[in-house]
Amino acid sequence: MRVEYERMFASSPSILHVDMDAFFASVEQARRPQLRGRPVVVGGPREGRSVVSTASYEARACGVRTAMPIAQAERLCPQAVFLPPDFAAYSAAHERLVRLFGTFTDQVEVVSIDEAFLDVAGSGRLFGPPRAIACRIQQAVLHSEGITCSIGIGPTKLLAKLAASLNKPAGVGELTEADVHGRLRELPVRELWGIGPAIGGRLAALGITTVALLQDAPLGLLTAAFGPSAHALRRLAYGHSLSAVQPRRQLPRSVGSEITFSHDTTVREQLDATLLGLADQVTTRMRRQGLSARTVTLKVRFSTFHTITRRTTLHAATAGTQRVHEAAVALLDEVDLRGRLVRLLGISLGDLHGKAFQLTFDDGWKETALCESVDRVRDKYGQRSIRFAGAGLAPAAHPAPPEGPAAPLPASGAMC
DNA sequence: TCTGGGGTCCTGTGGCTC
DNA sequence: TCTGGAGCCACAGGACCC
Repeated sequence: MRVEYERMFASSPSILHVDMDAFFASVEQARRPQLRGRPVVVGGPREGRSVVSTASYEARACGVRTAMPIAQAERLCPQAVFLPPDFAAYSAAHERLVRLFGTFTDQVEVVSIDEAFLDVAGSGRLFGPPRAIACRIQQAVLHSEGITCSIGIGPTKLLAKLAASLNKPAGVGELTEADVHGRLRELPVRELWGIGPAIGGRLAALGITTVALLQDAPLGLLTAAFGPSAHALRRLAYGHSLSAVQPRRQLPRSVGSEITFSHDTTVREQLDATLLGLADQVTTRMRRQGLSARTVTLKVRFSTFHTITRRTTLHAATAGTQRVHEAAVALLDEVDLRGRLVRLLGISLGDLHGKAFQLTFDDGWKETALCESVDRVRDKYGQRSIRFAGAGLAPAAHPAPPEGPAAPLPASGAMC
């Protein structure tokens, strides 16, 4: 078995994983020098149900962690500076960083707003070996953005990512093929990318808590517990990633928006108004990206935290607010809400297409065009200059961002 | 005690067609 | 005409990531 997995490695480590350190908090500290060296927590408002998006390393020293309720973070670190997220600033920094990475190699796979894989196999002549390239990237990031990053080097994406996480913050580290039978074995299985609380718990129930135990576990035992996924687990244990570095794809898979109510509700009018606000929000983003969608997914989370999704496929792709809202309302009609408090509502649009597809095949293009006119008015006079009657998000954990949906108005049913 | 928001990917199931 | 299997697709939901 071991030989089988060893064959999967490339000849030499040429994959870099660049991971920005506490990205949101670092951006805030970079643009506000007075915050440098101080604990910074980026998250929702201090009242309500918000959680921590990112904590600076100074705040982490107090025990503050990502996804922790803000109230709890405040108790742990009352001296911290609490800031609302500024996604526009983070996105702008992200775009600049991606351009910077592109000066080292054209093989850049953006994983998220603060991470990317780079395959530098073809960059050696210009920039030197991978470790030298990693150091140059670190310096360039620090020089251009004033923030630090950690970089892992490996023969696979998984090993590169692990190497980065083992060398945070601001480090450069490498995991080689030899480490698969050495250092990697000592790590908890939960360190592996793709093993979260659920699978980690199931592995622990089998007595498998380390990578070594996962490597050595009888395949029959894993297959009995995980079915066909056993092979994928085994590959993870040997540091193998399923894919090579894949440069950025043209279209996202889905675009969505969701909101948690500040108080759970059963009021149908409030739910419908929230759906309209969400539909407005998500279709506005679609139109700005020149996209249209064919599937609409409604997400409902109840007060028990039980979450369901309902999906429908539209006759034709659209970026029109009214169509998406109607589809979402129809999906909500199918949900048995009797005696159940709703905590969260979300709308996600999938099966995305570019504008050309929409204009050619979508018989709802007129509505989309009308909505684009609304977008132009908003661009010129501000987001709240024109609104969907009846649209609005009920009081929620996070207030709508400046470019978000309009405040509630008396419902009239009229839309663009 | 309290668990956001925006995503991606995978699996299982059921309906439909050939 | 009936039946079973294969393949495809839509859908629901789980799990994971940052």
